[in-house]
This record gives sequence, C-alpha cells and structure tokens, in this order.
Amino acid sequence: MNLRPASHLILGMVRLGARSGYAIKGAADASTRFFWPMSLAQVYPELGRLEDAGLIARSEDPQGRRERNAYSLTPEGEDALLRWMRSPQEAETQFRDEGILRLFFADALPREDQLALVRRLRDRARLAREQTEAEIIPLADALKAEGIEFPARIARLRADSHAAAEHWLAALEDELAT
Amino acid sequence: MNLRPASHLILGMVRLGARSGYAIKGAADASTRFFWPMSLAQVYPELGRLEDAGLIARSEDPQGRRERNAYSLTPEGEDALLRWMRSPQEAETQFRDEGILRLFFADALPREDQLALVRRLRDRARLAREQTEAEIIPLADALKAEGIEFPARIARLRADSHAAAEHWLAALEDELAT
DNA sequence: ATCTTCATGTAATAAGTTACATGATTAA
DNA sequence: TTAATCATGTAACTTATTACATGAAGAT
Repeated sequence: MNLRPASHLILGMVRLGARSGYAIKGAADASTRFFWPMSLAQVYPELGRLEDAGLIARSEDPQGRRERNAYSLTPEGEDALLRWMRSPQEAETQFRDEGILRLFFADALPREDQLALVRRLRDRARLAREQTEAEIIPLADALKAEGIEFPARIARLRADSHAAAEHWLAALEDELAT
Repeated sequence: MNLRPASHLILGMVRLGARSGYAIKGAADASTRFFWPMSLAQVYPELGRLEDAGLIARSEDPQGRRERNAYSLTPEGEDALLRWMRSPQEAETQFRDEGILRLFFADALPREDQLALVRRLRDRARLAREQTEAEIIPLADALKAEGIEFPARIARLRADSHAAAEHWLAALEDELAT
C-alpha cells in the first residue's frame, strides 16, 4: 500500500487523539486544513485502507443508538508515521491563489482599479490573520498545555505570514497611490 | 461558457504577447506557475474553448513545415480579462505543503529528528529563494523594460516570502538547539 | 549525427470535491 | 419542536496530471 499525505495526516490526527472519522475531519479543519485540505469524503475510504494495511485498529464505540468507530494507531502505524516524518520525499508544494494571479496581470488595469484590487487583497490577508488569531491559535495553544507544541508554532507562522502579506500590500498601495 | 482561473491565465498570457500554446505554457512556467500551476494538457483544449467563445482569434503561423497557431485577444477577450480582474469572486486560495504538514506533527519526533526536519525545510526555502532570484526575477525585470511592472513585483514577493520562511525556520532551529 | 527545443494534441489515470442518503444526539 | 451537531458512508462529477503519440527546427 502506498501512503499519500492524506494518509499520514490521518495517522497523525489519530495519534493526537482524534478517534472517529468525524473527529479527525474536525481536528484537521481547525489546524492542518490551511496547508493540507482534506474533505470528509476522503476520510472514510482512507480509514478503511489504513485499517486493511494494519496501521490503525478499529473498535466499535457507539454513542447510544448512534454508531461510531474509535480508531487508534497500531505499532506499525506509529512506525509508518515516524518514518514519513523523517523521510525527505515529498510532493511538490502547491499553491493556488486567484488573487495573486489577478495582480500579476494588473498592468492591464487603470491605476484606480489596481488600487481597488490591492485593497481587496489586503483585506483578505487581514481577515485571514484575524481568523487565525481568534480561532486557530487558541485551539493550538490548548494543545500546548498537553505538551504538544508544534501546532501552536505553525498557527503563529500562518498569522505572521498573513501579517507580512498585509504589510507588503500596504506598501504597494502607498506606492500606487502616489 | 464559464471561465475558470486557467482560462483567464491564458487570456492574460496572450495579452502579454505569448502567441502559441507552447509559448503560453512557457511564459506561465516562468512566472505564474508558482501561484497557479497549469499543465500543457490543459492549455490546448482551453485554447479551443476560448476560441469557440470568441475571446481569442486564431491564425495559422507555421514555422517552415512545423505547424503553429498564433492567438490574439479579441475585444470580447480583452473585456472578459478586465472584468475578471475587477471581479471580487474568487476560488478559495489553496495551499498544500507536505513539509509543513510534517512539522505540524513533529512533537512525535525526538529533538534530533525535529532539527533535521527544520533544516531540510530551511534548505528548501533557501533553494526556492535562490531560484527565484536567479531565474524568475531577471525574466520579470525584462518585462519591466516594456512597462509591465506587476510580474517583477510578484517575483519579488515570492523571494521575500521564502526569505521570511528561512528566517522563521532559522529561529526555530536555534530554539530547538538550546 | 544527435540532442534539445518547439509544437500540437489525445488518452488514461489519479485525486479530490460536491451532492446524495441516512439517521441519532444535543442544545435552544 | 426545531435546528445544529455528530456520525458514517457512497455516487457522481470535476479537475488536473502523466503518459502517449508524432514530428519539425535548431544547436552541438
């Protein structure tokens, strides 16, 4: 079985304590979604594959009449996760941003529209930073109390990156306004 | 016909003077690929659709016995491009980075392996910055001589972002090393 | 001569999203 | 009692990539 990044993401979330598929998806939405998005429709088939491969163990854990599965890492799963983290092979980072794409072609626009575009992008960066600070960082900080430190570091990186984008766009705005 | 980002990317490249499908792909590889990747297999069908929609005009422009098409923007194509640049609707930015995903789970690793991972990511950021400075910025600067300024701004943004990542990773390395 | 680049296009495959389908539990 | 959340899964669709197929022009 060849494991993809989403497989390791799931292994990692199980290791951090997410037990059901739904919980794994929720944990990913609050943290890793910004640098590795994953939909719920990916989670369930992948959990099946990981179980077949012996990397996670499933036990039934119903909540009243509502069915629920509780997954945990097997020793092989833990090995696979650590091996992946040490491995240098990785998918090329991929980044898609329609806003920056617009800005690339902005020479075609009159100054006024260039400014409007830059302002929109700046607002977008501000919103992303604010959301990270208000919603993502507090969740990551809660993990820090349990000795899990990297999620908070990465949430901070995200906030800092958006802050840097805000500054860059503000400087561009000033340059275009003169 | 509903236009996707790749459609507008092609319109934009045609506007900047790329005439053949091959040339469009080449121009995109030297600039927009970092924030909107596009494969050659997307270009040709998309050119057909844009031509059918009357947004670009095709003329035959063979090079000896080798066939070649030369595309140019129609007034409708120019309109569509400018409308898109002014429009606030956009696909959610998406970012996928297996390296950062690893770092998110790095609490599971011993300190030594954490450091090795951070160093690898730092090298990767340095390489990306160096490549941008050596290959991408000079190409964008050449456009500046023709009065096209935004590509150079965005190439600089890319270099700066990777430089910031390098610094952030260097600081993390120091923190982990103590 | 031979390799790289230029040039166009299609077919097969992979990956991932949205929509569909269902139903229990909990909070307002 | 109504809405939101928890929970699992499948089917249809979209999007994009890799591989295939072909061949001329230009550089070494």
